[in-house]
Amino acid sequence: MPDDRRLDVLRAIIEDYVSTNEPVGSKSLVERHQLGVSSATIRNDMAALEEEGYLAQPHTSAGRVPTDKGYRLFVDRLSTAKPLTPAERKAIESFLRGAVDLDDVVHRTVRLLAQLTHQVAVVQYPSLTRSSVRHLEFVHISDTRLLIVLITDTGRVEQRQLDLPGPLSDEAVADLRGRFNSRIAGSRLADAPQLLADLPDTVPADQRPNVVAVLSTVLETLVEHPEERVVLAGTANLTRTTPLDFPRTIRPVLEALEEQVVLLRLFGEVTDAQTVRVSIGEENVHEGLRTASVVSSGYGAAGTALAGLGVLGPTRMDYPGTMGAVRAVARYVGQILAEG
Amino acid sequence: MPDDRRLDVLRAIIEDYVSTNEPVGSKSLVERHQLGVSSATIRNDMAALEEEGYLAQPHTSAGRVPTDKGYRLFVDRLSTAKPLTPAERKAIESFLRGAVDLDDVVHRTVRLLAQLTHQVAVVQYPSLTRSSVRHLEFVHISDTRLLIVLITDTGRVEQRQLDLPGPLSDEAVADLRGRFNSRIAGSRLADAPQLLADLPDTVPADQRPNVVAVLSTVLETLVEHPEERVVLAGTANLTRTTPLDFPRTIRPVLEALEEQVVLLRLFGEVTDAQTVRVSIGEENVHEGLRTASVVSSGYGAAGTALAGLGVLGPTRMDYPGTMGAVRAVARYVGQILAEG
DNA sequence: ATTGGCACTCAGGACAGGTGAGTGCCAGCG
DNA sequence: CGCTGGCACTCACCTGTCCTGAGTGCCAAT
Repeated sequence: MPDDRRLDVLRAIIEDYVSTNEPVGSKSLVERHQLGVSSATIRNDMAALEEEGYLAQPHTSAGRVPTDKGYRLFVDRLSTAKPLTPAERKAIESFLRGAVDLDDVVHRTVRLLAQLTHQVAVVQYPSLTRSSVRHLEFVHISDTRLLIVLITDTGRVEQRQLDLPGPLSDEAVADLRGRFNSRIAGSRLADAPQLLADLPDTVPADQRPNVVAVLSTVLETLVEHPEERVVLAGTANLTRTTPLDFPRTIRPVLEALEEQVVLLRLFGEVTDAQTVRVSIGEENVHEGLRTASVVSSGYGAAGTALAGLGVLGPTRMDYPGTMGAVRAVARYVGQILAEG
Repeated sequence: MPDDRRLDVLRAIIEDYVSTNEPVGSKSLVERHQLGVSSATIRNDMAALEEEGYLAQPHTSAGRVPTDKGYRLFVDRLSTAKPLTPAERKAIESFLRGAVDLDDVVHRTVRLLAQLTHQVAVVQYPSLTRSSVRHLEFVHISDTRLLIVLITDTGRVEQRQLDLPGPLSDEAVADLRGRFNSRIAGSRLADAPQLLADLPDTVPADQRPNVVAVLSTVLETLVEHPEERVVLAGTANLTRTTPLDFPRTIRPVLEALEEQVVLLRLFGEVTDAQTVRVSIGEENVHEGLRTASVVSSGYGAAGTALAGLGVLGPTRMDYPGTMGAVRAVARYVGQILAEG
């Protein structure tokens, strides 16, 4: 039984629909592809595919349109990420290599992704919890006010101000700086609590309240409630979509994109930096994104992911191309960060 | 001659148009406002106002719509910024006071503005050039690699990595930290070049290449080419506009909003933190914003502006309300920054 | 200067008919 | 048994026509 042909038909329909943005009918399909059978046969196949839920008809006398389930099958079994051309790779690399600091890397990456894919791009800053401490700095602002600056190995900088219970001399600050850094510099932020647990015991009793205060601020704001950050680019690409892509308006999508929490959840379970994940239409948890697809990947210096990046667009999307671009960008960013 | 009435008519038309989003005709105008004259009289006035360029007709048999010139007159002479209610003020203040650091202040501010005005909000980070140095920190990364961290009085943190011409000992780094900070801590970043000019002369000759390298990096990246940053919120509000507001699509507006340069130029000549400026339609330099209006203000700790903030929306906008909100938010942010 | 009256304009909604791309089904063929 | 050509059917969409109503400009009268 030519079950294979049915899959060919599905693939052909998706390809046509993605490029023309119009429901595709049996006749135009046989014209544009060498399927070797007549349109009537295709019609039977299409009816079967619709029966199984891979296709749908906007209205009776129109062509077919892929369903979320159809796209899912396509992504899983009928296509693979399309590698970029050497020229594109070269352009990506040299563009990213021009960055001067982490902010710059992240912003360049997000713009690059938006431009390559013509979709909305999202990049998460390297997660604090998964980063290591490069240096912890304490700066005196006044007798009882201290500025804490944390610098991670990825170049991320976080700072907090803190009111001390008592005055602290410059020497004590320097001493503290040494104690903290010798214990946690080079370690992962997540391990900080254990490494620092007994630190208050090692200082003179009169300094203990200050040290406890500093320690708890550090742990609380940087380890327990680390601020995750994301940046966006290419929102304007959403306006190139048609009413067919987003039923009524792009409103709910734009609204979803404004909520950090929603964006972060896109990368929620990112753990490795190798695989590209695709979430299609109804598969998205967030209600406003039920008509959109997300192609995402982790990225990081080594194989483990530091954070996520990806793009978002209508379900009618060039999946192979998008996946290829996301994969490539994730790799290069990881590389750049590893060197930086 | 009742020239006054003509202005009343203009004001009434703008108010009606802003709230209904429909061209307003002479009849509905006399129904909704106590103008004390008949619709025929109003028609004459409207014809005159159109003659002078304050009104326009979408098509012959339709009501009138304000032109950019009409809005300009309205903003300059027919209205004033509408103060917020005490309840609103209270809400603003307590919301902003909850911020933990500068990033948080800026992000809360932009979200607040978007929510208050129902428009797209833009907030610029306190400009580096107008800030003072709180502390300059040098961190050893390797023998010949140094991390420079600048912390300003507004809480902004900038960092750069630098390859040194020769090795530098820990003591030398500490020495350098002292020399730099004793000269420029507390001074404005813009004054740094003069204050640091003779610094290389004060160190031993063998250290001079390193010091020169550090100095030039500091000056070049932080003073000569300071990275200005802006954040956005409320883009989704643009989708609440009608085709009447943005002729074809909101595309050019979204595109303009993605370019940092364009956004920064919105605040280009911001110098004082008192006045609220309004730029209407064609008055905007950027082409994509010719159908939009911008309401902006400087904000800063003292009377002088550190940076700009504002909102952007269709020319059909509640100017008094928006101006009131922008003014109030600018004041509160300034206040918070002055304390922090 | 203001007003009531009047003729005029024209976008937008309602309705009708025609067109064509698309479908499902079926009988016949290899 | 799968494929195909043929055929009747459906229905979105386009086009043209007509109608309505909100709105206008102009003018003579107050």
